Amino acid sequence: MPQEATAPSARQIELLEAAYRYALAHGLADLSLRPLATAIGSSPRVLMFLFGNKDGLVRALLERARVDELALLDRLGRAGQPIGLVPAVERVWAWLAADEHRPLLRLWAEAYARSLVEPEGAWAGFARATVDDWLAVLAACQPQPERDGEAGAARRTLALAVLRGALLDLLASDDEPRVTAAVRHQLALLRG
Amino acid sequence: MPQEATAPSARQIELLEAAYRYALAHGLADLSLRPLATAIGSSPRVLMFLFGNKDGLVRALLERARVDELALLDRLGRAGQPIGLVPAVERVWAWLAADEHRPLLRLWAEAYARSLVEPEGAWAGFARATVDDWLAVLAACQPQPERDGEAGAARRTLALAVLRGALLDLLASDDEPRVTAAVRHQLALLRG
DNA sequence: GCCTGGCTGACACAACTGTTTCAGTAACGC
DNA sequence: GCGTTACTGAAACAGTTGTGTCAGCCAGGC
Repeated sequence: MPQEATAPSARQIELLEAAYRYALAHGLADLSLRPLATAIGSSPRVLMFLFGNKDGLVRALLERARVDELALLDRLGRAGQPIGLVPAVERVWAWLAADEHRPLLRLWAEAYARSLVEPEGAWAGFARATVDDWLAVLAACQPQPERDGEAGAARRTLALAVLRGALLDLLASDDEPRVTAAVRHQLALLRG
Repeated sequence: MPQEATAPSARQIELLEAAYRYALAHGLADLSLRPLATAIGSSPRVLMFLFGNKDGLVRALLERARVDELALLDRLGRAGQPIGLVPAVERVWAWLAADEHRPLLRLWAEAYARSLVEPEGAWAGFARATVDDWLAVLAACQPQPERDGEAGAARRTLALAVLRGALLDLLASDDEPRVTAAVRHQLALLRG
């Protein structure tokens, strides 16, 4: 059984990719093996074989979603030297507000909330992990004197809060102009 | 059938209250009639009779959660005249950060995310409704010249985003000092 | 007395869940 | 040729799901 600790096979990657597209469209909450399998042209038997059990599948899907997330974060940290919190927020928001990322972000919100309520099982630690991921990247964007110390931690925590709070609003209201105006307002405040 | 449009009976209120406590502890995601019924000393049969079907029960639970939420909002708007956005954020955050509200806020996050992914059924419009509720109350806190116009809308949207983003962080990390420091930092920024 | 309305228990129903068992098929190294 | 490895189909398993059926209990009005 390929399951884990071994490199995923070509077939495994192919089916995971298909299942990921399905999850983006239908959500993870009431994901069920049979409907998923028929939708992606497979069978529950094969999914069990490749991922061990349903939890393994969900874990693989969450990791797959995290890859998309880290791809964004990576582009931020790529710069040789820290760009500062304000440009970082600016760029991240442009990414979050883009229409084509809506399904991914809905999936993210779903996984985040679920991992808060049910801290065991496949969802375990998802929320906590993304908080740490983002704070680390934002820290890397801060210049050196600011980065350390509690004030710096408060500043990047605040930046993260604004981004995520605005995202929640956007996902529910779809009122991009109003929410983007709010983010811009914050950027103006931060610039002083 | 009592179901809806008729005033809820005493028994209905009693069972709803018990189910609400159960939902706060176990979440709504995999809520199931039989375990719930035995936990609150009832039976699926009775729940069906009183709430019509499972969707009716979930709807009633979401409305019940909203009552708790509106109780907070009501205390904000009670003041005779607008107190301003900054004191409003200050008070709301004190409420959000209180330990005893954690279960309610987890339930809120769960319902919010789910209503984003699955806009039909019992969850329909929950996210949208809470955005509107909060923005309306925050608007009522703004003094008259500021309240109208796009700048005012951006300011209260931003206030809401900070509160909710900070809440998401707090629910995942449980690091209240760091998150509260971030909110205080924002208050300092807003005060100019 | 009886009737009515609110509530309840026991049970059955069909659909669906994740998972397992058994039996394959196709490609590849030797 | 043979064995091994990766994958797959069909069917069945036991358990759970929401819901329906039929009956019965008990208080209050008449």
